[in-house]
Amino acid sequence: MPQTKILIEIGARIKSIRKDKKLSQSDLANLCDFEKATMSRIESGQTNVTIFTLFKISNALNVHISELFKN
Amino acid sequence: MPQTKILIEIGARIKSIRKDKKLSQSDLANLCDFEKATMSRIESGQTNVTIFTLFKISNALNVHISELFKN
DNA sequence: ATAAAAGTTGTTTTAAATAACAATCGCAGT
DNA sequence: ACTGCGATTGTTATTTAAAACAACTTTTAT
Repeated sequence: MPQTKILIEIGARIKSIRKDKKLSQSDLANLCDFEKATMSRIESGQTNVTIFTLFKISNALNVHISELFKN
Repeated sequence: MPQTKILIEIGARIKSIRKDKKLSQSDLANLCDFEKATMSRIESGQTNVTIFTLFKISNALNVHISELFKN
């Protein structure tokens, strides 16, 4: 999986919202019920996440999933 | 993969936009460079699509990817 | 009614997402 | 220096998305 623009952007967006809510990657990963390692890879655009995973993240962050696609 | 609400909603949204643009599933699948069978499964919420796939679809439909998450 | 187009479903293969756990790096702050 | 926390990276196993092709059903139009 090559790092591509959109994945990097979404990762950055997640990170930004997470920081706003004063959560660590571990915190967010726990809320989503997966490993902090997975969250790290997502935020750095290393994985081509599925909708399901994004949905879990947006729920944990209390934002609508479409928020993850804005810059 | 269980059919879940969000996947069904996204599928319906894709279908709706596709229809507006007078495209068949085959047309859209060709634009996205994958099988019409895949498009059928996506529109019916049978697969937990990745961002990449959604991105290809939104490009083919000439809409921003966040459009696919609105109802 | 029949032919063509559109959509659905089945199967197999391959690539990659996700899970789980560990080890390491970077940088506070003490 | 050391300790702890946040983040990153590596590995292995399992699951599943995606690709490719075929067969079938449904719809549409003639």
